[in-house]
Amino acid sequence: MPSAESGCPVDALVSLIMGPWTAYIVWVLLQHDSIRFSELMKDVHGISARMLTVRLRRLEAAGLVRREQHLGIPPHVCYELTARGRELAQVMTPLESLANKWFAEDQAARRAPASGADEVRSTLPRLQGI
Amino acid sequence: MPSAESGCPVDALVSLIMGPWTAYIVWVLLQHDSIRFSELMKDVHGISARMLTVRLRRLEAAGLVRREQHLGIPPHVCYELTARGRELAQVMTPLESLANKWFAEDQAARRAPASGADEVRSTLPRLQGI
DNA sequence: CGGTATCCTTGGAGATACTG
DNA sequence: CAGTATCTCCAAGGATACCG
Repeated sequence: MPSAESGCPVDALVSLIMGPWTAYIVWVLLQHDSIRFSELMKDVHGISARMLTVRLRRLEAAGLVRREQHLGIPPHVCYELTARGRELAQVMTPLESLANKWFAEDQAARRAPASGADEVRSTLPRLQGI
Repeated sequence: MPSAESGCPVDALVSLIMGPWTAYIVWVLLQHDSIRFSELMKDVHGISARMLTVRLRRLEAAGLVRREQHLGIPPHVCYELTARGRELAQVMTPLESLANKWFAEDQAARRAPASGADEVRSTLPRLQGI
């Protein structure tokens, strides 16, 4: 029984919306009014075409992203955030601030390892990925 | 290459903090000043002992949870959120509000399926898990 | 260009049994 | 009581090749 079915609304939203790559994709979408698939591939560094498609389809199904097809040769497909997508971005901004704050705190703790707080010491390996 | 290593701070935080069950666990911890392992097992409905341990250890390593052992027979271990854990809760509250808002919107759209907005129509299957 | 289809692999979650 | 240890299994993601 994965957590999304367990009754916590936050968990449900997080599981559906915040899957792998998703936050990254939304973050890139935020910086463009509208962006083509191939541009997304470049900006979301390291993602595979398959994964990008899967996540975009899910975001579309969740009403966060709008897909616009301009057929022709060559085809031209672009993606943009819906109003709901931008709503999500609004709650992600505080999340980003918090991540950056904690990261800064951890960096400081790493430079002054002798200083008191055990609670901070135990958190050293945390946010290296950033 | 999972998204956490891809360079987006939000993704890194989300991946580390918001793994399966985690939001649920934090949510339960928020409602108790301090709570025992066995109580957590009951309140986080459906979780296995192993998974609960794994997630708690990770939360501990991230400095979000404090573990207090009162040895004896029987042993007594309790968990509580640290200051950092409560910080996280503060950014999760808007997230929860948003989840509830979207859920309500979707419910309304489901009751009035003929109404306009295509953007809303496409989102129907979304938050059933809640 | 913007994807699908297919195969393959892996690590993460469940179940079960055991322990200080 | 509060966990570990071990096994197993399978969905989720990567790699690759192909298609409208």
